[in-house]
Amino acid sequence: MAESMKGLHRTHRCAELGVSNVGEKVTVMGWVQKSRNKGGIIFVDLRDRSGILQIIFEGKDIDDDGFAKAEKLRSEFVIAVTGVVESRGEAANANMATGEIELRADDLRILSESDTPPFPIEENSKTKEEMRLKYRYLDLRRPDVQSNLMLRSRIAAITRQFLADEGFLEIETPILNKSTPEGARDYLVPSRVHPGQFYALPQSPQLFKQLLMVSGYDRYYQIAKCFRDEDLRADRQPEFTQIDMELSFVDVDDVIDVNERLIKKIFKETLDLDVSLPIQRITYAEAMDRFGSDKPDTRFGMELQNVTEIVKGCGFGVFTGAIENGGSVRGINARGCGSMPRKKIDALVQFAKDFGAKGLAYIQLLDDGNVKSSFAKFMTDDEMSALISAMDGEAGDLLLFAADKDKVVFDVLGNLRVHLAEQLEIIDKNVFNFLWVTEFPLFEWSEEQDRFTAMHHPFTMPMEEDIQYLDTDPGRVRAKAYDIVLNGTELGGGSVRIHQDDIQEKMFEKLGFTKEEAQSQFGFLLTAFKYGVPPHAGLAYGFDRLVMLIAGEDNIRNVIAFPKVKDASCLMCEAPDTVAKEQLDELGIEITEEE
RNA sequence: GGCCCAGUGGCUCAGUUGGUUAGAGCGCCGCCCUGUCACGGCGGAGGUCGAGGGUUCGAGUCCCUUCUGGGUCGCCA
Repeated sequence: MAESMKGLHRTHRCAELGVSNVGEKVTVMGWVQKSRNKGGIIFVDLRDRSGILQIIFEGKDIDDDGFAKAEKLRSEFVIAVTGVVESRGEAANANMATGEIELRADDLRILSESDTPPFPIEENSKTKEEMRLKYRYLDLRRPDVQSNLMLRSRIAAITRQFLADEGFLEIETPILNKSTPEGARDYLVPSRVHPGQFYALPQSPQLFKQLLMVSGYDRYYQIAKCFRDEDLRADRQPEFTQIDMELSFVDVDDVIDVNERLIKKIFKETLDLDVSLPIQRITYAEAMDRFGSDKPDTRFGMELQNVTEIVKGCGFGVFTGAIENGGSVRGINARGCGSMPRKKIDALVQFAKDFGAKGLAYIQLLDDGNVKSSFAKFMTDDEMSALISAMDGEAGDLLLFAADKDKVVFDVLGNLRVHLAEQLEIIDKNVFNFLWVTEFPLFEWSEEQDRFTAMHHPFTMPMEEDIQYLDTDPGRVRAKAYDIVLNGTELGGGSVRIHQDDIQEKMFEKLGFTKEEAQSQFGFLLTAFKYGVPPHAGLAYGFDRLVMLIAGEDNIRNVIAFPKVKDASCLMCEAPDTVAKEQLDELGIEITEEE
């Protein structure tokens, strides 16, 4: 039986009350966290988004009808309570934010009853995620999820405030767009008016924000929903949110400057963390060389060493073979792991193979000075000691080597380095290391497609000094592209865009687009660029990842109100789903039964 | 698409080399209790062990298939 709240007005949220309110008559409303019935006295913990307040029901304060209702209260009933705030005195509870006070009820209304919830609504839930996501509206009542979403809201508010103060305009861009073949798979939406034709949901507002620059808006931002039809990960959802921005009349340093100040503000106001500026910058080439990754975690060392020169004349065919094929031999030194058991080393070898290595060579420098190695028999003693000394190997260390094409070596050792650091627990979780990675390659060779593809996107500006190589050696052209990295996670990325039509045409040519293809896919942009384009550049953050890192969560589902699961479905609403035949007919879509 | 992990009352888990009637904590229901806050006391209900098949005298346990969720590789300009 649900009662009306006619005539009632909530005066406070539960945890907004404190000792300064003692003696005041107040009305609070919320969910019953817990009821403790002692017989003639009933304690109820009342919860809303602010926290928990203890209500006390006693026969002398409330009429019989009210007391009888209080006896009926169960978890998650929604109630309104009016009463006087009193000090708990001796009975204070130091473990509660509102533990000094309680509300002595003189009126109770049950606004809504509740079935017993399928899992407890409490902090630090051990309930399996499958259950939590099926009843996400209940999971969202839990204080830790609520604080994540409140944090998310705060970060968005800080961002809006900062960017508005910096002269950015918030402008929305369309969700129903034209499909572009480059990049991730698009989510498609069929058109009723144009049977057989489809809109695509945006993977990012890229083209529109560039057009806004053409239109003279100068500084744009948007907290934008984006969609990519690719497989999920702990930090990847099919729909996600970007803080997206674009600026006119700027170069790399201008974009970096405003974003460093944005980051500083966000981390100061959320974690009270002082990010010292300027944030360190390293080039892509250096990041790969030292860390084997374009998003290095710099909270620990274990940097890669290039030992190609040391081993190039040695007798170990795996090393010399890789070098002869244009590859390299590099290693990392896992300090203090020299006596790692064989089983664990084998697991590391397997880990390396998962990233494309054919194997992983190792040298164990035992504590007693002896050396165990998978390849010592192919090497002379001098070669071994030269190698160990190049790796700065000392007794007790484990040296791990990969030999292959550079791409594989970096991939294997870069991932192995992080894997080992996690395994050895040498990462300080309280440290926030920011890093700009700059000068990304413009192109990336795709074995699959047997052509160059854009590493960032086709509108990325080459570095002026490398433009000369566009025709002769596209692989060496660096781009005015940059990523902001935090603790080994790519927080965001961007670039200076091409604003000269001749360079843009050259870019499409190198990417294997014919003039006609470029025109049919990006014609509106190319035409727009004929009418006066300001030099412009931009950046986009993965907003969910940013919130995740600030919240200290290890997956983005915990900072998204209604996330999808691994197969991109929603456990709560059961999307996607089949639709009525009439709907399909209207769209001119025919579903044929699968074999 | 590949690999790895998990699935046992409402929730979280235990369950030995395959062996009697599958257990615990919390929750839930009933009664009692005027200072509890992990309230307490007494009593009670609740399970086709994710599903299907197989091996066996006998399967929660072993094998095969499959479903669900998670992690990851591929993929993600």
